[in-house]
Amino acid sequence: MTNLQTIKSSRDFQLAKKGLFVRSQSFLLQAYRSEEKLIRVGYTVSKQNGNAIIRNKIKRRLRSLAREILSVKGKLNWNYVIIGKKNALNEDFINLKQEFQIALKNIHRKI
RNA sequence: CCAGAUAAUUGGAUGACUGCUUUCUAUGAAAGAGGAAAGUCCGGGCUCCACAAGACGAUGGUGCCGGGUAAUGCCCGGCGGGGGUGACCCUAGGGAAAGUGCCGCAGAAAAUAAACCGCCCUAAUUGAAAUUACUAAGGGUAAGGGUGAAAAGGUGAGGUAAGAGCUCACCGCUUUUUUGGUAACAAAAAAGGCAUGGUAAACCCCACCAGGAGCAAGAUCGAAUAGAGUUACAAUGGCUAGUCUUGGCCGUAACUGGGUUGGUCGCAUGAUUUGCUUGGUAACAUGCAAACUAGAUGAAUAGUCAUCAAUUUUUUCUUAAAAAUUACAGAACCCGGCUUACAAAUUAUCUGGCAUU
RNA sequence: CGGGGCGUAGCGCAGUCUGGUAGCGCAUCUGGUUUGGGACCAGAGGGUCGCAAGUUCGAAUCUUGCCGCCCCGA
Repeated sequence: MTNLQTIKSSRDFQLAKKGLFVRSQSFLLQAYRSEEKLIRVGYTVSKQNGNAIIRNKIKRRLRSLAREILSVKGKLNWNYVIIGKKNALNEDFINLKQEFQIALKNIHRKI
């Protein structure tokens, strides 16, 4: 948990576009390697999902997901970007956890 | 009880575990989204524009009267007009006798008013039933017909050849005077004898208001480096954030390519909030007391669970059980308004109807 | 934060300034032409003029407020 940081610059988001990619029901996961010994996470929720409140809520649920799972199972030197979809708003939190763990496994395998 | 009108309020509650942002007396404690935070439609504060002075028109806005306010296109009170059985609601509401434009179709005519059908008179001709009928000409007429959103006062009576504000009564209008009111305006009286069609959310006229840009304003610290090239004008040039004049300042302007896009302040004590007093019909203002109540920047205010509350649906003989839902919506410099969105609930006052006493 | 534009038939656009009849091209349908198809010719259908209120006798057009989309600047 101490290593978890957020991605802020738009350059890093552009890098993630060219990196690895996994699709899931309630979110999309992008990832790429960097040289720093940190786990970094970025969140993206586009305007098509709804107004500011819905977007905020999706982002918060994703953030709590990352806090619980990514701090334990994430790998050092990796940067992740989570793109929220509409499902993330109403899906049960337990199902979200399972989805995220599967997605993580898949993206780690891809190397 | 039913149906409404107006004003105002609330915007699920409690707890546990795990987390986020800020502050502090720092192994802990405290605080942490709204009535609209929204739309960005107005008005201010604040900051800059090398803070210069004056004049000018342009452009935009506002538009009954009085008051409130830092200010407003906002609010309060009143007046006029319109709607509703009523409580009450709506209202961009100056000027059309300064000028210009427009009023399709229809209709005789759409604005210096006007004669299509009709009505009436005159003289002539024909016929003849002779206080009448027909035809054409000249004149009178605005009552009737028809068109239109709108036809130059309306209704009734008198009057007349037929008619007409031609005359009279009532209503409307215009002008003058008086009374009430701070005023918009209202009421009354007298006179005129109908003049001024509508449209200014058409141009326009009149009165009043507005310098421009915005916290990515702006200030400061640090890092990085570099400032370079081309063209034009060269003190007869350019800038001075609408234009002009005076004054002031300066090499200036355009293009090409390159670098930086970090931190801090601005930034939370304010036209502040709550309670009371006094003045005022009210908006609001004065005074006193108490309180400090978000400050993020890929952007905090959450995730999960439990109990309760409300509503809906299903099952059920009532009790009850299960499931679902709990609106609109997220601060970004700060205030005052406006507009728009909103599940459900509550309170007060008033109106109409029905029933009972 | 500031500025600008657009919304009209299935699609692309006129008409809005200067109020009165909603039109053009492609597409669709019908008929003709051809052995048949295309092209061509003739005709027809299809519109809450983004939504709501106001001004006016009358609004796609004027005014105000909303909704959606797009673009530009800092």
